Amino acid sequence: MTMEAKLTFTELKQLNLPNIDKEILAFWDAENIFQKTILERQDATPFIFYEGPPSANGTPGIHHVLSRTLKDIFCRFRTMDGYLVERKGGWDTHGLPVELGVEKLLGITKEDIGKTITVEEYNSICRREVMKYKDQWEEVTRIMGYWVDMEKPYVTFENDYIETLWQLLQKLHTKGLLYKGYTIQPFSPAAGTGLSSHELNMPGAYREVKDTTIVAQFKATGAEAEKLLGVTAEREVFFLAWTTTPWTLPSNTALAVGRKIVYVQVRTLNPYTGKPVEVVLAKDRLYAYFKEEQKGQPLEQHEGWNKHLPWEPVAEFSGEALSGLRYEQLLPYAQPESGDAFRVVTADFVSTEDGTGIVHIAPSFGADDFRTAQQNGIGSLTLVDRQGRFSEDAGELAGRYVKNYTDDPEWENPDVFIAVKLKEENRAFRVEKYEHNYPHCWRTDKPVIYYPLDSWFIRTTAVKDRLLELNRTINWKPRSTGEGRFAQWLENLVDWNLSRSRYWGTPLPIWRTADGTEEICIGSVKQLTEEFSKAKEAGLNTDSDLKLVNGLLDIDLHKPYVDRIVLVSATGQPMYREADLIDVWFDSGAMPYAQWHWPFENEETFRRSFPADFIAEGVDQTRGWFFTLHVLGTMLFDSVAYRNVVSNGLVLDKAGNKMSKRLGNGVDPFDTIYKYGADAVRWYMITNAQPWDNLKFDFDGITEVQRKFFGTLFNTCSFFGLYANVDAWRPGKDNISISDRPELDRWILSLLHSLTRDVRQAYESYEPTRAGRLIELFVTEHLSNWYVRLSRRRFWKGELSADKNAAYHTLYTCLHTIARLMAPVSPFFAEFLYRQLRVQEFLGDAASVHLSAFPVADQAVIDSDLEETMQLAQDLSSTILALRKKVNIKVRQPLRKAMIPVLQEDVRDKIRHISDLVLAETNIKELSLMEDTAGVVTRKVKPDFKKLGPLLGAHMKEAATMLGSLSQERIAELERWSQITLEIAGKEFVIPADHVEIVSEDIPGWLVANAGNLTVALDIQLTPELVAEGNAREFVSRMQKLRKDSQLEITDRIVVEVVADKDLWDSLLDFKNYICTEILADELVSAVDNQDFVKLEINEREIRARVIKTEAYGKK
RNA sequence: AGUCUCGUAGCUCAGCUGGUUAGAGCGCUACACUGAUAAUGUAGAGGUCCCCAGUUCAAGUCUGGGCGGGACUACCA
Repeated sequence: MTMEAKLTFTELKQLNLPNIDKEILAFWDAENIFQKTILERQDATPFIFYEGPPSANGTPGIHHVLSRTLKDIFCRFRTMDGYLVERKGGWDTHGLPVELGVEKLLGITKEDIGKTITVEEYNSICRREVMKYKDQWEEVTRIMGYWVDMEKPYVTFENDYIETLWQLLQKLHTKGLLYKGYTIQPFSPAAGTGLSSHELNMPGAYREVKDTTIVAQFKATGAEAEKLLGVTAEREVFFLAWTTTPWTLPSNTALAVGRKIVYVQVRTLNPYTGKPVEVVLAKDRLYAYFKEEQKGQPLEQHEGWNKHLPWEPVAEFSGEALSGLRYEQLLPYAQPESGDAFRVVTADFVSTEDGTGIVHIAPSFGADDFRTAQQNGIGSLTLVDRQGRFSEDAGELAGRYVKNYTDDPEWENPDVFIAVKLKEENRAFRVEKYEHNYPHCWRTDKPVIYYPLDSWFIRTTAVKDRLLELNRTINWKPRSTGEGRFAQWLENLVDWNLSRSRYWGTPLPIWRTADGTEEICIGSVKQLTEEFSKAKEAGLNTDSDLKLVNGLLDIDLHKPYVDRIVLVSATGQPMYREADLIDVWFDSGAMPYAQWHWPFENEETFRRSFPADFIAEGVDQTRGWFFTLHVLGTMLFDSVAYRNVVSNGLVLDKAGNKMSKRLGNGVDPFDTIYKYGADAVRWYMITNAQPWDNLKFDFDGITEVQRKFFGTLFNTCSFFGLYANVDAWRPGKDNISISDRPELDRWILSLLHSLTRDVRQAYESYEPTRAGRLIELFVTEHLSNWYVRLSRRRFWKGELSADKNAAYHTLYTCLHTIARLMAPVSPFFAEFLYRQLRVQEFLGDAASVHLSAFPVADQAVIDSDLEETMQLAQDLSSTILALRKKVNIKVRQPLRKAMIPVLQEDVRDKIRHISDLVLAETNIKELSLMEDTAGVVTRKVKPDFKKLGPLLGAHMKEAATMLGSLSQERIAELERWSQITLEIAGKEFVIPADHVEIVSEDIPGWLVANAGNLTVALDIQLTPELVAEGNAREFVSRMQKLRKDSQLEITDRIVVEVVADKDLWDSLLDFKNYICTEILADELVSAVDNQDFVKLEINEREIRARVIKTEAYGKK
């Protein structure tokens, strides 16, 4: 395939989508079409797209085809619509999966790194391995027709990329948004190390243990407690909270309740001291502590009172109401340094399944606790050290191990000590042993505790409001992901933990002195060089083999190289790099800047391409890429990073299960595309389900798309080409203005322009499914099944008349427009179709559909009246065909007449317009419209509920019944006066005629069916003339088949010889002209039987005939 | 456990701001068509619109509560 246009429309044999793919790919390659779409639009308004980088560490799956199709669709659409759409590709290259892959490859574990293998070697293997499947990715990109620039992609491990990341981190550091803090992580005091969640999930990590649990009493205080709970000096009210880790109680700084949980205040006795107390707990948990029989019993120490406490309810509150109340610190050994502690807060993880429905919060020793405290501005206490001992400031507990980490036989459980102490102080409501699952360290077998560990954070909470605000300006597809999932996530934002204790990733560019008092955040290689030199002068880095090239350090910005550099602080102290790497999500979230190595290069380009107009990825990126892009855009530029975002759902297998390697139900994208063709796969994925709904991937669905949509379109196109070649018709020649074309043409063009309008609108609002389905409906239903079918004879009958020319122009326009409308979704077939239509006289057109302009609807061509009228024609035809079917009269047998009672003049008018079409389609001689139907037709009144609703209100039901059973006389009355009065429930209601519909229901004595509101009656009387004509038509049909079987060209002229009985022969003679025209016969002759004759049957009568080419006949 | 999402015919999906008779394609059955023909058309069968309650003259559609599938996040006193 070349740029040259053809002389004629290529004849099409059979649809083969994979072959079309190959042909088109070769064409695109040869002519650099992708590059041209960009080069030709250098001065156009840019439409900015960001490619979310895939990791070439894994192989591409079918779900990648979905998300990339989505990206491709909108980029192609905008390109065709005249924008400059550059698409820089990228590779995500850091992170844990790469490391795990390498470890598997080498058969090593994390422990070996630095021992059996150097970090240097390890990282160099990571660098090599991460691009392992690059070829596959490039291939899938190519064959699926995803246009993205793979020549100059950004790669996250490159020095330039990392340098930008450092620059951005430095900016955040300067703004005070990057800080060192801690997170709560599983920690093994016995081993002195943090554990990963992976290690916690190892079998055997969770074990059943028996612990002392305490329901502690937290004493409510403060003005609000006085008001709500009635607290006074004499009247003590306590919040009850349960814990399985009493050793965390000294570090308690808050209590959490559930917002929607109902709480009760109960008056009772403390079971250990016997003192009257009032306690607050969840209503659902009441009977875990109190017995119904003791309700209202006097508060005295009767027999067994401490097993069955007397109690009475005092009040009820929602968790919401309790929120904000204060309480007295339970074990006041130390005070938190910051924050407003000892308050009741709400948290969504609070349940009433066990405990009291009030959760004791020790922010240092629980991840949920920590997050809750952070969200509520509550400080923390960490009264346990890294060895698992109570710290100095834990008063009488100081120095005691919280668990028996040293295997000391003398060890006494501090939980018990605390329980006894609280009992004595009237602060324990229940103490008991409790068996539960608790995680243990897989190396030491000792209980794990959750403990705050050092980490570097980005202070995202500082810009939370702005993040939410800017998010509201982003157009999310679907909306719910943005307003729901994403906004929700932002609402509950905690600071972004950047630290990762790994090897292969972007190093944190922070150097610190040993005591942590001085630090520097490096923002460029240049700065690093300067600081390095400075330190060297100060006598550090002396044994470094680093060299300067062009005045800059020649260094790979990865571990272990950067770790070898020591810097010097202002006070002359050595500074060492903080050991952490940063979260890989920072890598990808920074791509708007780092892909251009900004601000070191490409200032212009960067400014022009930020923020993005459009991005798309799977919903699983909501908290990943979508989030990090948004955070960095907001923090660095106070701007959104993207204006429109489409998040697609998953691709599941046929049965709705997630695809996984383990189940082996994954779909190979290569096989699939090779077998079905890229477009069928793309079209199927886009039109079968909205991209944000999950897709149940079924090959039968692709086959259906191939047949139903592409097959039909292909047939239509080949039909067109066949006849256009016969008539040597060319586009652009002898154009006929639309108003001069027949009704049918104006109708399909009207639909075409409506379609153009709707499809454009769908693409503009990021609704590809809608666009695709609309195109499909148009092609299969309207264009093929109605326009082409009804126009067929216009194409093959006679010379190139004005009518025929109009038909060519119309069909050509439709196909040419369809090619462009479908191009974003199915770039290959669209190109094929477009090129198929591109013949020599039409060189004004662009060489590729992707270089052509996306169609614009012409409002003037849209005639909604005509569209409705044609709908009527379709309804009428199908009703008449249904009637024929009912009495078994085949369509080839002409019938005399159909009758339609119509009262409204405008409907009559519409029917008159299309009566020819209906008659031809249904093979009927006459369509008679009855105006005066009284007496002939039984009619019925149908209420228009929408209009009657406001008028009748509650009387609707009665009115509907009354209207439905009106007599024929009253209906006539209603017609005459244009209104009718009904008496309902003693009141009179005047119903205007336009509030109801009068429909004819039946015509007694006729064969009748209803089409919507119309009734059609069919005259099924067969006269001898009609039968004769039926015979003639049957004969034509047989002859056509015979022509075809004799392998005649469609233009060959023939002579037909027939042997038939007299009656039948007379039938044929009566219609001789008709027959000859239809079958291109010059002569129809009665002949004597001969063995060449073919035996045929016409309406159960035998006939013999043969066809001979006219020229051959003469020679005989 | 929380958040989001989906639940309509055997299967895949439409069904807008509530309007009484819920649609399409595939599949199935029957028939027709035969110069687009390894196409095509027509008809038929097939539904508790996941369940319960509420709002309303009227609910597949709105509200509340469940149930089930999926995703994400979190692992708990």
